[in-house]
Amino acid sequence: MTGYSTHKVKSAPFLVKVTHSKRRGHFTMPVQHYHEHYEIYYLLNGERNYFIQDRIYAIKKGDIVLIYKNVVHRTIDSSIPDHERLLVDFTDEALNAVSSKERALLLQAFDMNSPVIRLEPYEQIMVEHLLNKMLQEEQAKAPGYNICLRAYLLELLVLLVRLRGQKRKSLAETIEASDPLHQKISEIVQYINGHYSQELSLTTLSKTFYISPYYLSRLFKRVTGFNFVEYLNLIRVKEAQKLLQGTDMKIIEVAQRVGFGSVAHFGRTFKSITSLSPSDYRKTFKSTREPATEG
DNA sequence: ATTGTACTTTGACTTCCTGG
DNA sequence: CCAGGAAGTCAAAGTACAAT
Repeated sequence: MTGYSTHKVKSAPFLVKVTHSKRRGHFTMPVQHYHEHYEIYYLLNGERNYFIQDRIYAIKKGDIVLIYKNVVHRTIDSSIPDHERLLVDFTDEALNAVSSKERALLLQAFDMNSPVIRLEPYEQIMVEHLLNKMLQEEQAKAPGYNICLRAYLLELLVLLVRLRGQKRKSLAETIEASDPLHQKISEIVQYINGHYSQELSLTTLSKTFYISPYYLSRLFKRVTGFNFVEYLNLIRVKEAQKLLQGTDMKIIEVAQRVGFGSVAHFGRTFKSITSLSPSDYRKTFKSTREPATEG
């Protein structure tokens, strides 16, 4: 299985969505690894390793993980396979009711440098209470449930911002897996994130990091959940999406800029990840956007 | 824990072709 | 001219298994 080959990556039709899932046995997300919406992940039971951006976090029961939009992430099995989690996904539009100043405050709950908040038991109770209310609304779908969900979301974000404020020290170091292998891969991922526009191969990487290419290949997969090429393509396509949105660069220029030597191959890879060709992607983005009057 | 072998699968890139 | 699909080739990556 190749992970993401055929799934659709359409723009999210929801504002706020709550999902609960309980997994038995080993499991890794069969879903998109980055997306336009924000994600709040709360682990009710079990343990998971969570790859976010360029680090691996050992997530325990009662941890809350906040994924900013378009950040690459993936959960990976840890030694304990069973787990239970709650997921809150929401889009920028879900925060339309508040002013931009308030929005900025709410989004302080998301911190790229420490995406994980380890909650004290009494904090867990508060958060779980709120999340359960959200889940009930989501499931019952009584009239106005969407309004409730948005209201609860605001409450949740305020709560998280306050909790973050109280926790003065960044807990990233303690939550980050102390496994030296993880640190090694983390370094390598950071290297890839910074050098994706150049030619990168398993062999060149293995030379810069003094590790055999065979071992690197297997280690990378085990730790991040991604194959090397799979990850590299993901990063390149993600960057290409930015360029297609934000610039008028020609497709061929975009391809070269993000590290693809051939446009044809770029197009194919882009489509396999986003389900749209680069030009279609640019078109849908431009038509989705309000015909800007502000300049 | 780390590397290598041997094998299969996938990727990278070409070339040629279609259509706007 | 530009975007992109199809098919083919060779190289690289991925992996089950073995060895150190």
